[in-house]
Amino acid sequence: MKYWLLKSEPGSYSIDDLAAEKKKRTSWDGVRNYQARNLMREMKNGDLCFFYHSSCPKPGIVGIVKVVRQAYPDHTAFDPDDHHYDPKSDPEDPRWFMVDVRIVRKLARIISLRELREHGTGALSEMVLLRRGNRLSVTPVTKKQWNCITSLE
DNA sequence: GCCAACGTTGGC
DNA sequence: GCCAACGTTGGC
Repeated sequence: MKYWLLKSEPGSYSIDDLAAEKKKRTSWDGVRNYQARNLMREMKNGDLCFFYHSSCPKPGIVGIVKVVRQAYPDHTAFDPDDHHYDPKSDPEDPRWFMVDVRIVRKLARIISLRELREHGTGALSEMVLLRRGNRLSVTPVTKKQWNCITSLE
């Protein structure tokens, strides 16, 4: 089993939005970056992901979600009315993919980006999220990093 | 709002 | 294949 981190802007979709879903799950659609797409295609059912709030007053990890459906074509790319429409994605040969995730739990408290950075010389020094200039919305997390972060809670 | 970092596009 | 221009991300 692998671990990941998924970014979302709480202004558009927050951990509370996910918790409020009837089935406690959602499709992780709208990813339009090749690196992030490739990582999403590596995700397997049962993999765990941190839910990260970005572009907000207090960026950080706010919850844990589980992959419940592995990568399948992102149909929002085929919809001209969708904000993430991509005319270059052909339904016969889809360019973009999404996974479905279910909430496992909200963390008792937010583990802020600042706090993660403060562990920069320890177990988290190699964390992809913390790399300079990183903008990927989907990043891998090692078991060691996962255990370190969950122990901070 | 600023701006650094990065990805994508498109002319050549 | 190079690279300048442009758009986006995301912390601050």
